[in-house]
Amino acid sequence: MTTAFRKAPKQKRSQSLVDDVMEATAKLIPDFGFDRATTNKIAELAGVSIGSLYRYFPNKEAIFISLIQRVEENHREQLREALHSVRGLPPRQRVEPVVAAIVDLVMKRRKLVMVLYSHAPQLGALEFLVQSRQRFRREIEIVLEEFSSHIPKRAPQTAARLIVGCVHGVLEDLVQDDSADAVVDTVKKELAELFCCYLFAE
Amino acid sequence: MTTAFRKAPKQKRSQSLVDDVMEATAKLIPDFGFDRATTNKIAELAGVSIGSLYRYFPNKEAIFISLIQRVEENHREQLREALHSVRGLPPRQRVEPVVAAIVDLVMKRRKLVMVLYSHAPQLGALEFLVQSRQRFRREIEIVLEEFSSHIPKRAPQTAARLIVGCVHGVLEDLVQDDSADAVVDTVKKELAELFCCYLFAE
Amino acid sequence: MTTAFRKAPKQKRSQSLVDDVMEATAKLIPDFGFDRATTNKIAELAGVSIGSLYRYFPNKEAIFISLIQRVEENHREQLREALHSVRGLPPRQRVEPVVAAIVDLVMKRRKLVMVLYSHAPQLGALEFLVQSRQRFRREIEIVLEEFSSHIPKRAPQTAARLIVGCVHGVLEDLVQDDSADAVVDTVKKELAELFCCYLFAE
Amino acid sequence: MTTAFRKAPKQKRSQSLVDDVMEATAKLIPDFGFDRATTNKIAELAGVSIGSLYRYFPNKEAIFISLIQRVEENHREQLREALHSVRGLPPRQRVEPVVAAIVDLVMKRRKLVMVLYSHAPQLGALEFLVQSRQRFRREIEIVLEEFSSHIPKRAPQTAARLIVGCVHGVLEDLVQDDSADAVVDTVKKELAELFCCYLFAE
DNA sequence: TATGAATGAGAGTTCATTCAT
DNA sequence: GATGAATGAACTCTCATTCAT
Repeated sequence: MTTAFRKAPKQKRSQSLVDDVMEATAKLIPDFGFDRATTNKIAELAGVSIGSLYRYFPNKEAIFISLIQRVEENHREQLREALHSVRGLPPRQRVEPVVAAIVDLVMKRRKLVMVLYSHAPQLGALEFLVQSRQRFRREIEIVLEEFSSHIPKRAPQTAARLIVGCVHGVLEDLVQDDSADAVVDTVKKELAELFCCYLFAE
Repeated sequence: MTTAFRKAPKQKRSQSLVDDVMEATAKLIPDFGFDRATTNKIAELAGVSIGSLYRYFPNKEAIFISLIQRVEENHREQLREALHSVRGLPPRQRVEPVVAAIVDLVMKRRKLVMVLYSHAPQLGALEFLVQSRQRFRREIEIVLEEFSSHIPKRAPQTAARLIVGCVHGVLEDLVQDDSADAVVDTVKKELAELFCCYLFAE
Repeated sequence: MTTAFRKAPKQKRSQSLVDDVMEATAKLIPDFGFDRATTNKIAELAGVSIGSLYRYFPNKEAIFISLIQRVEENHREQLREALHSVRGLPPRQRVEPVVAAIVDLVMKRRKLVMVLYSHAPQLGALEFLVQSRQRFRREIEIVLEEFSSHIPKRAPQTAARLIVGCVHGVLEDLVQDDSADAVVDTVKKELAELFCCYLFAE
Repeated sequence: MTTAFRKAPKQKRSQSLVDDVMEATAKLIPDFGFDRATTNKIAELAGVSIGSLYRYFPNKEAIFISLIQRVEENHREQLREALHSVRGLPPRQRVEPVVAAIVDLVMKRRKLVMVLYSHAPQLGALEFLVQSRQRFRREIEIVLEEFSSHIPKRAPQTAARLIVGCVHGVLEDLVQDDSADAVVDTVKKELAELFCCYLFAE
């Protein structure tokens, strides 16, 4: 069962169909989970006939995998933007804005991400996800390497792994608790503090 | 939809049936997920007839919820043991063994836990999970309070949340990567270092 | 599949078991219907173990058929009593008390009777039911024959059939409507009037 | 649990599917009863896939309820036709043709109707049935009121109730006996005679 | 003899996928 | 190309019946 698109969605119409289907899927999954987000519900919410949906996706898994790709790509892009926007600040002051940016982007659709991740192994999408995470970590690594003179005690690879993992884990907690915004803010700052202590420790 | 047992499993036979069903479910979920771990597969793997399964569980959800309860309880208990076993060590030296213990217990069945967590909201088990996590954090908080003189800069509540969240998140990464044991060991130590830097920072 | 008792219920204990089972069945059927009145519910309500139930009834149908027999026998007996109690009255005045007696006995458990009747065909109990009805009509016929000089225009057989049928049909209506007692009383009297007009017409 | 159609069966194809399902159900119920007339049997006999059946009926009950509605509507319509066709005849001569018409229409599917009625209470269709019966009686009442000068002694409402009830009850007997046509004919005439005696008594 | 835990065939229902229109 | 009615395998769950204790 191939995961690739049946048709390269080059035309405008097709691309918008693909977008609509993905958007509908992203809306349905947090409430219904993967299995209860039926292809018919997806097609209906996307304003597309079920027949058309199957013209562009070979099966349900393919929709799901495309969605993972899209979300991960988007996350990486937003991380790059955050890193870019702190250029010019001294190293220690860069930590908090970047952490805040990651927190915000993950918080926005944590439920969706959780479902995607927890279903990935059953769908042969795990390898892709792992690669995607590696690319995400790599963005952090690059920055850490750049400042290696300020962070002499930490291996960039391990540090990047810890930072990404910690942010995700703490956010998972926050999302599941449905924590108040005040708590989210506190945690944001404290996470930044945590990383500063770790990275810039003498 | 009730979560309670249909029959209090008091006799030995029944208790072993309940255990077998839960064990079978725990085995199936990582590979199949919640929806594809069918009641018939569970019953078969448990060596029990489907009718017997339904004598002790009112529906599929109930199996799932019982499993969450059991896993969470077990995790908390193991945490308590780890904390107990480091009594006598100076504060800084307590961190690594405890972190290692948590890493080990979570690593053992992270896939299962991920599926359980990601399905909890659809099953009304979220509240229970949140409470369970709070109790888990509370165990850490108690220790942090005990040593508040050594950790003057950190609020125990926030610190406990960060520690638990970070451990979970980092482990999620490790499990999904299917990382080598060497990496796991490195990460264990580095996580301990991370927490030490944070907690005992001057 | 035999309908007969597995064991002739001669001993006191057995007889009471059979009675209890039948009573429980009669209680359950109006609310649950035949199929949803499960053997386990019956056994429980009868205060009997399911194993014991199956010692005295070969299967579920047998319980049902025994119940029909019992109800029909009881109806016939009550009709005989009603007919006996009006001995001595002039013919025309006998009609109303007898009609009232039939109305009362049927009204008391019409739901049960409806379910029994509507399931009889599927259970091979139809023949028995027909015979039972014939015996019921026969009781009426005998009286009509006795007074044939007062009822010259009517064939006792046909008249008996009409009377029994009309009473049953009118009552079915009343039961289904859940009619007020006042309506029931009016109908009782009017039915008697109907039969008088018919039987004693010149 | 809704009774409505899932989809308004507007197209020809769908309407015929609905018709086929209903017809199949009507055929199965007399022999199997409600519970043993399984949805799969119904679909098979209707020449329809089980999935298609569930496209137009939300559940098994809905099929049943639709069938009741259809049968009752049809009965009322046939009664109206019978009443219409005797216009012009003198009152006394109208009774027999109308009675004969009712007897015929009920005889044709009495078993079906019995099962429907006996299951109605469990399905929340009782209210509908009662209303339907009331409308049926109302048709008779209207005629009785029209001829109130010829029927001075009888209240139209009560008389209508008696007539409908008697016809139903007598027919129930006939159906269960599986009576010969000769008996049916005799009873038809005698019922008409019964009603004449009652209505036109001086 | 009495019990009730265990069985498993079979019920109602859903939903990914196809294909005639 | 687009549609959505149709399909049927597979799911969850029930309950008549048995048989080891």
